[in-house]
Amino acid sequence: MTDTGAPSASGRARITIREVASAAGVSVATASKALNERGRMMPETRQRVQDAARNLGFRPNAMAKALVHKRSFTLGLLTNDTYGRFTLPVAAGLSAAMADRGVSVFLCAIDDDPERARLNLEAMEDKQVDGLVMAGKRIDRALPIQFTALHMPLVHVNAACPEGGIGFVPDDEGGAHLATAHLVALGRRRIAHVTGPGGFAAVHLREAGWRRALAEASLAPPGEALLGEWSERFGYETGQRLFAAGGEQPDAVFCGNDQIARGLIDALTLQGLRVPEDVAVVGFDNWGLFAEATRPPLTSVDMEFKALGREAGLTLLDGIDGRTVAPGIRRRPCRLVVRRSCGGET
Amino acid sequence: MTDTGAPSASGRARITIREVASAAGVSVATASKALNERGRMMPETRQRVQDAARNLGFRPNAMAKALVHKRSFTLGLLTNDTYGRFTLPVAAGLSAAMADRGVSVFLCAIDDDPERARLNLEAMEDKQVDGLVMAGKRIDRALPIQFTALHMPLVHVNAACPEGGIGFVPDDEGGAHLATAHLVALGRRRIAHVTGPGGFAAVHLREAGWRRALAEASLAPPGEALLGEWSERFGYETGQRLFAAGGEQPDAVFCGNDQIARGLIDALTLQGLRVPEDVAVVGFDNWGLFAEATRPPLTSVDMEFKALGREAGLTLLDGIDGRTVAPGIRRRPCRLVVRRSCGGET
DNA sequence: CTGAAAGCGCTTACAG
DNA sequence: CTGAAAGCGCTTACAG
Repeated sequence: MTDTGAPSASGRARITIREVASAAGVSVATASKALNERGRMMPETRQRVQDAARNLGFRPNAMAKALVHKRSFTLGLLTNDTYGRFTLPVAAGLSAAMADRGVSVFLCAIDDDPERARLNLEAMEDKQVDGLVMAGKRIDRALPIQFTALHMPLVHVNAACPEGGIGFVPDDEGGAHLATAHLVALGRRRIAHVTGPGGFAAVHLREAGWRRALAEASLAPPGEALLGEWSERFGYETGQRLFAAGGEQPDAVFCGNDQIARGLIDALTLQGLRVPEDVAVVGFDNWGLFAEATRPPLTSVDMEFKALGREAGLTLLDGIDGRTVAPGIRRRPCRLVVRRSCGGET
Repeated sequence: MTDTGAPSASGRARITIREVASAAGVSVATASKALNERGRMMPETRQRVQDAARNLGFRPNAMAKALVHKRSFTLGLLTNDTYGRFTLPVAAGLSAAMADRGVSVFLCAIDDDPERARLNLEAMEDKQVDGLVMAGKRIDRALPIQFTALHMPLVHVNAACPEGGIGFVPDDEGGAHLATAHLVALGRRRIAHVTGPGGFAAVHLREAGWRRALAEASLAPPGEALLGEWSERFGYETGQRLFAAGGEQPDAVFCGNDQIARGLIDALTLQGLRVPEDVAVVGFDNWGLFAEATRPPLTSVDMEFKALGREAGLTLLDGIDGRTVAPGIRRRPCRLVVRRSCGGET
């Protein structure tokens, strides 16, 4: 341990291919070929070089490689989701899939600030990233970015995607259908829908999925979808209202997100209604924090953001490698995570 | 313009300094100096080069620069906090502060998996990052990483820090003191403490801060700190127990996190106690999701992770630039965010 | 089979 | 003041 302490790093400079070559008694060119399994050469020589590299702990300088290959094996992830609710799983899936392929991911947090977006975009261009993924908070809003003459492949995740672009979004309609059909299969007949504001495309897609599942079972919706906001408070208040009056009450509620579901369950509980016996409840998001904290634990639709991030990355690699990638939006299936709030399970 | 069309990106290759030089009618060397404000030269020449660069939209290739400077202007962020509760603000603060200085941050998500950690660490070395920040979930656990012969500066954030290392953590004791002293100042006299499991160092630090604030006000704790878990459920059950019996009840509760606080408030409300009139409640984390969803909204201690990320980055830059950085753990102040649950505010 | 040369895009002494 | 040369660490035709 030579610990110089002082400047930048500790210890001596990194091993270069030149040192490996001289240790193996070959030229740098030969060393390069040996290490990259390129061209033909005496197996013995190749082995000697590889041994030398291993002994010296040689790691090739990725920047030098990048310079000659014009390929940096890096990607940029731009996101305006500072909360991380959506982006974090996207980033995790992306980063994990890319790590296995030697690709590293730059994280650029742009809080809806166009100036910051521009700054980060320039940094990504300067750093010569091979591609970019733009991850957003909702499928009907683009990130605040000018894509004038972007010199690299690009994919959008959970965000609006410009004409001719490539996008990955969760299949909200399908997810809602999944949830509703599950309630139907459990014998529920009056399935209400309580959800977020009408300004969100996702709200209408989820409502459509709910309607389709009911229609397929020849059930009528017990009233219109109840649009409001994405909050516990709205779920709570709607729960109170919905079950206050006498008459025919819903025997299930499909909620547009987990927070609404949680508020609704609280309201039901306070009114002496039992979940799931009297009313089955399903949420959307599968946000562990909520889904597992409700009593009973909440059945919910998972949007599979991790898979979305992973697929976005792989698609980007396809584009980077020159394979043809069809433009358009890919809607990826959601997954229903069954817990106790919908009944029919332990 | 030989536009092969096929590989990697769309459109023509990027402008290089060579093209700028020839456009300005100077050598590449002169162009370089002109663009970097280096050496002396006729202002007229410098201007001509800079104009040419601007007109052509020249952006220097960061990898080429990195190669000669042995400085990549990149950092790696390794984290095992897949949930993102802690790491996300750290990442945001880090990334923002670094972006302003032309430094980009690689995100490496290692789910407590040593193999994945090693993989990412090697990628960071290959990519020649200038430094590394290790961000964790708790101050008393290190990330699953072997730091054998790491060739670069390193700082730890919200994680255990090895002997001689540099660490940034929130001042849990101080934060707890802040919260408790605030309750004291509002006239509360019987301030209980409900918190997480004893296995966490943070639990003991927060308890110590609570005790110190009480002692400073010559108040006795109304019983021992109540250790349990970091969950709403625990807060709820403890709230029931604590206020079920008659006798002298607390007039305030300082909770070890926001989830506990939320559960506790739910229990109090159900028992007909008013928050803050009967019992003032303060949480810890300032997790918007909870702090703003409780009724009333929750006063809470913010650990200022964004600032932590920022400072960690700046410190790393100091080390990279060869400035001396003292080893040791820096405890950074928390901030009390006052909402309605503690009373004394609108 | 192996190595010398040229080059990726940029910078930095060093001559002129 | 300006430019030719050498070099950062690696790879890739091209000779030998």
